[in-house]
Amino acid sequence: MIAARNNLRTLAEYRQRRTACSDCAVFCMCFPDSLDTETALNGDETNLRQRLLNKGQHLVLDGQRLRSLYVVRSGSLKTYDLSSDGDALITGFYFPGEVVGIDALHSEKHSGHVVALEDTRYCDIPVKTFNRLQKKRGELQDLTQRLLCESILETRKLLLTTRHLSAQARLANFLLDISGRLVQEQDGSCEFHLSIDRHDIANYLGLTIGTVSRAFSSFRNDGLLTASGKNIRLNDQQALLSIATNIVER
Amino acid sequence: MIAARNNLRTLAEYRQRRTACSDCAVFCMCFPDSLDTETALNGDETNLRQRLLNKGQHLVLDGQRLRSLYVVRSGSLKTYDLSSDGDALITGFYFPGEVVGIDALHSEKHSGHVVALEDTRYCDIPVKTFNRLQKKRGELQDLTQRLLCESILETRKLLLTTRHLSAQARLANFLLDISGRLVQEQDGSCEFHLSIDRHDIANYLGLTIGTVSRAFSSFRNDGLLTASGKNIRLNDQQALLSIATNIVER
DNA sequence: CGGCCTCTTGAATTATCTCAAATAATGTGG
DNA sequence: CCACATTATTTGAGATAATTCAAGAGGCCG
Repeated sequence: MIAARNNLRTLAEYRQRRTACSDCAVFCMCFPDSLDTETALNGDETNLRQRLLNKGQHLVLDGQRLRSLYVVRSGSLKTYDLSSDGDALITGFYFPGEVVGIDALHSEKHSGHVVALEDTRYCDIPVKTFNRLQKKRGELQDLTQRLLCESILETRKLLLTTRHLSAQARLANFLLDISGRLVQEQDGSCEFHLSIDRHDIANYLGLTIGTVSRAFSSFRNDGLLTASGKNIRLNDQQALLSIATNIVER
Repeated sequence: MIAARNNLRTLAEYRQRRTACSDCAVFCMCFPDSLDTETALNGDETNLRQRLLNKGQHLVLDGQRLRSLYVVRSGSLKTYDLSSDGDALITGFYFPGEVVGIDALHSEKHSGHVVALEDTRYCDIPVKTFNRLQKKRGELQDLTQRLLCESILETRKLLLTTRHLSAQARLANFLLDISGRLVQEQDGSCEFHLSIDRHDIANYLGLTIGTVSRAFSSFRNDGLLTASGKNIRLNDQQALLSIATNIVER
């Protein structure tokens, strides 16, 4: 049996699992020869095909041919497009356990640049291997389809929120989303290191850096969070959630 | 050979083809027994499994189990979610040739309501048939993957524009998008019937009805389009395009 | 023809932006 | 490890785009 299929039912679920290969969404790819045996698990944690990317280095350039899928092991990435004016438009972030490139599976071309926000380790899964195994194993095809479907729903949700939410609501959504992806246990308060700077948050949310900073200050004044630079602690996720879902009817 | 695979390379391409079953993206589904013969083409235009939906009737309710995929033949649909406050949030529109439900293939549950904007004909493709054939035929799996990948890219593009564009730019994008999906020949000017009312346009673009109306008036004053109610003629698509891509750096 | 609904337009209000300055954090070379 | 340079963030005040609310115009249907 394939670990990924058994252990993980939702994106959120596998995001909370990290370091162990056996918990990786595409575990079966890294152990292609052990697919039918239990011995695969013995290879766990061996960091096959693992690579390092320094802060600021690009993993992928826009339009580049899809050679491999990438799974973040530690650190973080951002994806962005360049507008006709040369401005960066950030399309998303990747954290440990998340897969870069599935949306390029059909066109076999990456859309958008991918760059490291900090020193980042990742696994490299040749797309040839992936496709070869996809043909052989229906379970993997299910997995791909799931990742694609869930990616659509996620993007659509983000779209909804950015279109209809105020600056504070957007930031609240953003913080809850990121914290959910970075922090394992979700109890009352949570603390994490935010590798994304204010400028990128603003870009991602369709706001300006000033507005983002003001929203942070407002949350801070209300005691909802503690934010000194990149260290964030959410003190009252419940309150943030109620701000986050306060949709403006239009 | 499967028609869909041979005839259609991109979403935009199959959108421009409509009425003929042989040009449908999922043609092979409607002729499951004829897959391997040329006789399938003889069944063309026979409107197998075709249904009618009156204006205002729902095709799908949120959370409903995925029984069938639907392909619009004529008319139009909109999809929307309900916020916690009960406000509608429009997530998209479907026009002839477009497929409803692929994003629900994995979860087997529809996300969001789907309702007819006008009297609409559609084809009903039982998901069981679809899945059965997907197992048998690799080409269909490719097709599904393509539709999913392209849906991701489309949603992401929409996300980019709504986040960073002014009201006028959003409307220009919207009009060019819709016209591209509704009108076959794309030369200079084009004319079409817009089944979407101002309120829904505003909701979709994250604006208010007043702002949308003002943007229409502005375009009208500049001679870019002629819009009397639901009849739209784009007189200067080039100018609209330059407005549409005028991204605000943030 | 009148009533109803959609769309347009106007005037005042508000959220967010722009621009600029002050402060805090980070990195660098000695 | 410090002093400095650089960059990131916060904050303020005025400008602006979009909103709200309300009234008027246009179309559609019984």
